Amino acid sequence: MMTYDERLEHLLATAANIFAAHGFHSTTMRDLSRATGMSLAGMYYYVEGKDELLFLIQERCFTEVLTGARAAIAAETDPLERLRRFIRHHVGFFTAHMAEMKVLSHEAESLSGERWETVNRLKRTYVDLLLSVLDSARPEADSSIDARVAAFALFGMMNWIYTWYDTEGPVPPDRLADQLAELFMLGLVPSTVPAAQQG
Amino acid sequence: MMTYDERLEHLLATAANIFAAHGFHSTTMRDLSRATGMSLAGMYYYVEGKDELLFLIQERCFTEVLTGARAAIAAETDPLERLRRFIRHHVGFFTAHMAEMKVLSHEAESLSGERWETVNRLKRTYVDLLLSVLDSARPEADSSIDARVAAFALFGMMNWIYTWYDTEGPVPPDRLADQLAELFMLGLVPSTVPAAQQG
DNA sequence: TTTTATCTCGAACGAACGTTCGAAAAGATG
DNA sequence: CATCTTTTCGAACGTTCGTTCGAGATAAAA
Repeated sequence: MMTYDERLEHLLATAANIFAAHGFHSTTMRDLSRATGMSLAGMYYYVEGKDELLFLIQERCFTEVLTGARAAIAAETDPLERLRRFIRHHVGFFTAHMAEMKVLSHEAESLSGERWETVNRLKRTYVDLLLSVLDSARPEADSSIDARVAAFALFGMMNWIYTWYDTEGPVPPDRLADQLAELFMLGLVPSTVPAAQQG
Repeated sequence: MMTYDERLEHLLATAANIFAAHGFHSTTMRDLSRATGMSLAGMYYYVEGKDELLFLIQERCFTEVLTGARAAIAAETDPLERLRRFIRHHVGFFTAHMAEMKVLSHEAESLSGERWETVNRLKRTYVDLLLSVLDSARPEADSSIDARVAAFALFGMMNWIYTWYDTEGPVPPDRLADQLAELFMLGLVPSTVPAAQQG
């Protein structure tokens, strides 16, 4: 009926949904057993334990979003357009994989040891990718805004999505992505006359 | 040596630090006992239980940041300056009360029932306050950016701080606040000549 | 001093947790 | 059919958790 890989996938997808809904530590293996239909002991045939479940979700999701981002900006050479595409891809992927991305964002400190380091290597790589995109897109090297501040401000804007955004709500994912890109690049108040400052 | 209130305060402050460092669910009452010097049972004289500990931290912190924000924008009438002051106050308070604000941001779903609702009433009030500030500050009502998107993008920028920012790092809190305000209001790329678009 | 209210804490309880084990079932192979 | 591998799972183990209880210490009041 189902292959081994498909059953593992089903377990991971279900776990991601429940981790996202109730949090990693509040979710019990018995919860997952109930939701997947597998027995409590049966899940241990597919996974070493609860920690590896979280690790696999995070590692797969991070790898996917990283390679996706690289592909999204690969063909583009214009710095500003590369930044816009990075943002659109991140927000698009986030809204399309809410549960996994919430688990990735919210449970960043729930692993430890080697598993944590593996996931964090991916995170560093992803952050470095944005930093390089940002560095080209910023007007001048002497910008008044630090690169790290800009990068994490953008990540904050985008990753905070899981706390409030509803995919089925009035703002569809595409519009959300466009608006966040515009907000980050041009600001809330697009200065029509930059020389005219108050006073 | 210490009054009842001072000992409760000490318990709450210690709990906030440990909740922030290890997460609410991973922290045990025995951890708090060790950190405060009180006995395990002794803490229950000051607090109903672990949940009330989290509740008190969140309620007090939210009340403080709410009244602080109101005071910060009260005297100002210029819409843009009100927005800038709201941002500066939020970031300033956040960096000055990292542990509590991390617990507020990260453990938003760790309470339930009446306690959760009480905290969420405060959150709604705070969000509404920003929405009203934002509504006046936006250039026109027909802005291309939804009010809710703008508000939560800003909250995301600011609240994400707890995942990366180091108060003792190269960027002092004041500069961080200024840069986030500038980023949100003017964007990464302050459009020097808005009419001159590529192509 | 005796009495009363305030505060502390060692010891334990019951529940829930992640995980393990060995046997049984199901499926593939000869 | 028999044999071997893959997959399932009921039952239990050992640990840890939040919380409680009742006695003891301390301080204030009479």
